[in-house]
Amino acid sequence: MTKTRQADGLVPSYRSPSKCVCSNVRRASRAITKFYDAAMDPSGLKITQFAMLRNISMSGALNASELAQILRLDRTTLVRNLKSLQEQWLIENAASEDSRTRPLTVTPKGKKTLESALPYWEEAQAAISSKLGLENLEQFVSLLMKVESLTD
Amino acid sequence: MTKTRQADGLVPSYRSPSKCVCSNVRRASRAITKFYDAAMDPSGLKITQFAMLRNISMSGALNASELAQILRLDRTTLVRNLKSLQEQWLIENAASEDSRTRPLTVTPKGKKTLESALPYWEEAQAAISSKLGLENLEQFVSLLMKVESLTD
DNA sequence: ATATAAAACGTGTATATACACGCTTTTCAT
DNA sequence: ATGAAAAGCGTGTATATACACGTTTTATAT
Repeated sequence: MTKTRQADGLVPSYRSPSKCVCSNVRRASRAITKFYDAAMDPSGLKITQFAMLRNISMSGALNASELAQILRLDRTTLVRNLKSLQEQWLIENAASEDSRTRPLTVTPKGKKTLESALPYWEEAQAAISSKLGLENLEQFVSLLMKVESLTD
Repeated sequence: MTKTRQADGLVPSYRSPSKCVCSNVRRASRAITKFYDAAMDPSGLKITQFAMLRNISMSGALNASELAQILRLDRTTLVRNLKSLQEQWLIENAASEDSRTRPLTVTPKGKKTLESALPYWEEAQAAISSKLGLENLEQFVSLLMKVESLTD
């Protein structure tokens, strides 16, 4: 008997993982986010910031509603997540004819940051790919998309 | 030409989804959380609260560190997430010989709430299962666990 | 021409997540 | 016996997420 407190029960950490699909996805999300954030750390960007910056850059200009649609994020969530990028002057607002919209563009500093971050992201991607194997990875992404389509 | 603003580009919502595995997992996590939360709504519990309550109940008593380990959540995150359960008097602190620890137990009200929530959770589980098919579901969960083991 | 609808935006509030830090209590080595 | 290490706990701060609500501006129907 080494542990008295749990002598007649299971040691919690040895418990079988939950069968709840949602909890499993959320756990995986926490883990993979941590992994990517650590990989991206030298760039000064979190993976969420990288994703926003990358999409704005690829599109040239996007307003918040459009970006939210692309990322499948609630618009109001996005508005707040953009704040950190704005405070660092990685993005800014462009002029617009329709004064309801505020098209976002990437600043020169933002472009530079994005480019410097790319290798770290690719490294993380490669690590996942090699961990799962290409076939598993494709299957995985395909299943994630099916899950995602639950709320359509 | 029906849309002038995006005439020379892609309509954002038609863009192919990101190849970033992390972003894909996070998107799926948002979607499935929304789905489960909606399913559980009649019970008054969110899926995260249900998970905490269920684990405490199954173990009889757990302190925060143990529960965090089971859920693979940062301990300090858990401490804060527990607050809502405590405020609703669904859980409470039990006595302990070691005064460092504060073992959590489920109150009678908590038990009742948990029981009433179970069918809604099962409904959500069944929906996912039928959406993916049993074989895909097993594969999916297995891949999620591989991803989760990234940060070990 | 104007009233109504639709589109875009931001804020208040609540929950979820993790890291850095510091406090208290027990354990352990000498 | 006592001082250091380890275990457990909570808070400050920052980020991520969504819903309800209200505002402003453009589009539309009559």
